[in-house]
Amino acid sequence: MAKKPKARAKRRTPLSREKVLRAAVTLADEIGIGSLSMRRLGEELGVEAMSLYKHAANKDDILDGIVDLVVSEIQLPTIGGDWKVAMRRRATSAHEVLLRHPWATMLIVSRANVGPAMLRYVDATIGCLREAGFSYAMSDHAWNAVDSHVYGFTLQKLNFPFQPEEYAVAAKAFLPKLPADRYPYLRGLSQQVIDGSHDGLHDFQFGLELILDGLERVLRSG
Amino acid sequence: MAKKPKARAKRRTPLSREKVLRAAVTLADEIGIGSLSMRRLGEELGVEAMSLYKHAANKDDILDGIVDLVVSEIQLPTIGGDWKVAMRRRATSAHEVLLRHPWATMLIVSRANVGPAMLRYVDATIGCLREAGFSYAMSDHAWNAVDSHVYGFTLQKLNFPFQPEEYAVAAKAFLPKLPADRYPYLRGLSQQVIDGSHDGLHDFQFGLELILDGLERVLRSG
DNA sequence: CTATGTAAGCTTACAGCGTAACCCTGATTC
DNA sequence: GAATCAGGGTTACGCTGTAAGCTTACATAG
Repeated sequence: MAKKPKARAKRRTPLSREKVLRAAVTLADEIGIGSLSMRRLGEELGVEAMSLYKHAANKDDILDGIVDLVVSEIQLPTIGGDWKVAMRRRATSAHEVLLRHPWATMLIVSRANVGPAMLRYVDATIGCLREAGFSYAMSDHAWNAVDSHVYGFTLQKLNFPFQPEEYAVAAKAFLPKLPADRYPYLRGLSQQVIDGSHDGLHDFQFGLELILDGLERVLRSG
Repeated sequence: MAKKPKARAKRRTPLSREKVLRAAVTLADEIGIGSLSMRRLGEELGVEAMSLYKHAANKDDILDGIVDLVVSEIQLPTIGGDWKVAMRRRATSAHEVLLRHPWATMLIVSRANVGPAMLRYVDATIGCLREAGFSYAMSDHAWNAVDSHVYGFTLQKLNFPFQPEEYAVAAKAFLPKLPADRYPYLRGLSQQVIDGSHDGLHDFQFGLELILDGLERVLRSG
């Protein structure tokens, strides 16, 4: 032991807001946003909780930051090409990204998001629709309709209490809670899931195409 | 003072789960779900926090309860009549109810809801679609698409950081944060809101009709 | 009438949360 | 060499949900 090793080696490269946010995303993916505390995040970074406040104003600031990080993963719609293809890709990409970070949708829809990635994301979306011939007002409505589907569908899927591969088993276990006189149709649906004539999978594309087709008709007739 | 008044009059009629839940809904409406603590709720009912645990298993149980109470306010779709009218009314009613209880949508989409009101609500919805000629699988997809819109739209609306009447003013204040070279389209949209050519209002009915029209086509062609 | 059991309240206590206020130390700059 | 300061750490406060145990009021039985 040449140089008496310090009991606690001093941090070689200091923390940064960037590192804190990246660690927060990873940790939230692993343990859930509900378990993400400042102390736990500090621990992950080999640092005390209060040290994080040197790099972020407070926890809300961190939440804003990780939301924007997640949004930056979404593929931007291309501007000037086929709007329908672009919007379909955008929505599908968003859905995939939000499934990768199951806590993110909740944060997005429960706070004002004006981070740079979010602004870019929205700007590109409006641009895509405008250049396709939609008015600003119509672009606004179209964008809102598509994103309602993205967020609403994703939340319902994430919230669904069973995994797809266990739907049939879960439906069977749930049947006793569905008396035929009170919930006849719910029971009928469950039966179909049990006997395999309906896989019970919710289809993101189904609702998305309804909306995109509708928008196309609006564009043509308007 | 005939009968020496007790310093703390004993509760004449005892609490009940029902009363606790109703008080919780009212209180959440008033102070927000984030400020709804067991202590605050107890205070509202003239009782210590721990006494609530005689009527509810824990806080999650209370949250489940108030979600189901809110859901019970939604108009059920009629079964056997015009499905499109029924589904439109159902969605509109749900949207209105969820706006009355701004905290509720978040709870609905973030937990498994299997309370009696929720089961009735879903059963009636599937029933409405089934009797209209949709298959069980298609009813499932249709219901899911409509509710994605209801939840997604409502959350986006509730989350929007400005009140409708201040859109124009807010857009003006926000313009400096939107450099024209980075966010040209977002800026263009804001301009239209400022000069009044677009009111900036998001229209629940717009997306809903896109979906319902699409479903009608699916029903006819299928 | 009193005795007893129970439902429904209260009290205390604990671990975990975000964060305000302050301290310490090593590196950089004049 | 002194001064500044960025980036760590420490302590403490008021809040949270809730476990454990205590108390009181009322219903019913004897």
